Amino acid sequence: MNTLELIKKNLDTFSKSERKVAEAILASPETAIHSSIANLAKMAEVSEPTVNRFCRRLDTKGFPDFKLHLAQSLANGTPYVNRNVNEDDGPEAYTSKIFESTMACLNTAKNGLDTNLINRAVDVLTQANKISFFGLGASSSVAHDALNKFFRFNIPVSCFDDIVMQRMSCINSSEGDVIVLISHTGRTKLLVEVAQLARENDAFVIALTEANSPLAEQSNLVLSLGVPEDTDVYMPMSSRIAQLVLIDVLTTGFTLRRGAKFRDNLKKVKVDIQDSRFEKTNDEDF
Amino acid sequence: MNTLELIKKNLDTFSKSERKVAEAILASPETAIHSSIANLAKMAEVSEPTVNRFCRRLDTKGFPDFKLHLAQSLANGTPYVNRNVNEDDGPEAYTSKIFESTMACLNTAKNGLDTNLINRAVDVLTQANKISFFGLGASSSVAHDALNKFFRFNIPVSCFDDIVMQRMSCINSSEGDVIVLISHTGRTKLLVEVAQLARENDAFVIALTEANSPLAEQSNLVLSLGVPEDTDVYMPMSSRIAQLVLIDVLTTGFTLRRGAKFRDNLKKVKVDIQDSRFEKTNDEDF
DNA sequence: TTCTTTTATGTAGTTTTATTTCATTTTCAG
DNA sequence: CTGAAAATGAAATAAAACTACATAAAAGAA
Repeated sequence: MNTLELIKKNLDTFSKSERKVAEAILASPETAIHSSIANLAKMAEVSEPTVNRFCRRLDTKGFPDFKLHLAQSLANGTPYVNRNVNEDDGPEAYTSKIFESTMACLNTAKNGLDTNLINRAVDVLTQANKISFFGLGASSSVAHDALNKFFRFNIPVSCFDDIVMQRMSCINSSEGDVIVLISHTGRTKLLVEVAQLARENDAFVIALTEANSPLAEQSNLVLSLGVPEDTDVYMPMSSRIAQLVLIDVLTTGFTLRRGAKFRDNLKKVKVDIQDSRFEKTNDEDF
Repeated sequence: MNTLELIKKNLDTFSKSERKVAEAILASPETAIHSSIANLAKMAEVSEPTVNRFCRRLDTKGFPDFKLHLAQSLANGTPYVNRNVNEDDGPEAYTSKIFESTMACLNTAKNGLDTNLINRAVDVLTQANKISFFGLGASSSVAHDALNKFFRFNIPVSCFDDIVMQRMSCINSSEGDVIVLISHTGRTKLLVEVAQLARENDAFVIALTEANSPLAEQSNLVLSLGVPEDTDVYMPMSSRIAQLVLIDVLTTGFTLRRGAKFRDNLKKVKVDIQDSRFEKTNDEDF
């Protein structure tokens, strides 16, 4: 956990002198990491061993080790000990908080991913006759994004955010078809039914969803992000960002698997797009 | 700049022994920050003063200071000095790289944002009679995402990824209407024309795009992300993630601005959604 | 090449910094 | 109060980092 938060949280478990140290650090963490133990002791008006004991109480090896931890937690850009947005946050505050919590969320997602499963998903996708991406509501923009990416591979790919179209598409599917279902919770009834329908028609179902959810149980392969519930009360945020990055990962895996010759095709698409642009550009929106 | 990258970049400016130090650090940065200067010297098979000189060459005060810098750059999540995906990366490698570069990109975006402009954008949005989100190609999923969020506010909001619909919508717009245009490069000709059309019809144009681009020049307010060009050769990735987070920021600003009573409405929408779910859920996909 | 100059590197000693030990003070239950 | 336990700091010790200087290697000039 973030060292700065940890100190703040444990303020009342410290002894009198140790609290002085804690307060000196909280007052100016940047100074703390650039001070020697003697210096910090003087600032906190305690003795050096007290500072040392303080460091150990926080599960570090000693003062230098503590400084390292503290430096990392400062770098991690969490000046906001509480990352949730408050009623009275200004633009500066809520902007930082949202960016930071999104980054934290991606980090969690990264650590929670099973790369073996990703590899298998890439296997399945590269061998598919047809790929479909389905999502409902907020997840539909993730599905669209996936469509936009896989579309460039010049393989049969589709995307529906209409439940009826999704069902029809499933009914028409057959072995060799891959259906990617996107749902943060994995509990949307309609989408679980789509998964069942797809499997009844021999399609392979990959789910980007929560592990152990009803949708996960109906799927052949589950890529779960292990992302904590969205902290924001009102709508899904970070979790969907993580899904999008996962799509990027799958796309990249797909590209790599297909090899060099295949990648030339992508460049052609890109060059063509540039004609619709104003001068100077290597990038694209399409 | 990131210390790890800095080391890699300056590899050839170092002397022979100093390069040994650099390589020892790059080989295992985590070990490096937990070693004493003597230890690291041994690992790199050089003398202690050489390590010290190496540190100073990187503009640090000495070894402990260098460790601090290194620790911070590790915390920032960049074990992969080279963040670009290679031909021969395995799933483990490319997954990490993509997540990490996305996080790095968000960090850059965060630092480059002008919160005053965000605040103004929120102003404009809260006072709008009608809000439209337009994007083409890959940016259209960002627009959809925005629609999905603002839709909950129970205000007139629309989203088109069809250029004809976009133009028609602009022609029908009038003062008090806000049109949000999304384009990473800001150089897509058709979208620049849409911006012109919108302004001719007295709409207020907010652009999520690159500063100083043709689109930026045609807009009333530009939110530029200052995100580096996408490193991936084939398609836009991180930049669009940053745009999505920016949408989250605008949504949050909007919610906060509207005040507490307004937020009750959001909860109602959420509770209603839950009926379409399998038990246990506080989250949502819709 | 060979000698000179410059630069790079390491050894050993010095200084700074951190840690341990132990004596003193404080706290608090009985 | 009193005495055990905990907290604190002074001083000594140990560890780490740095400096000065000597030597070795490399580069350049004759």
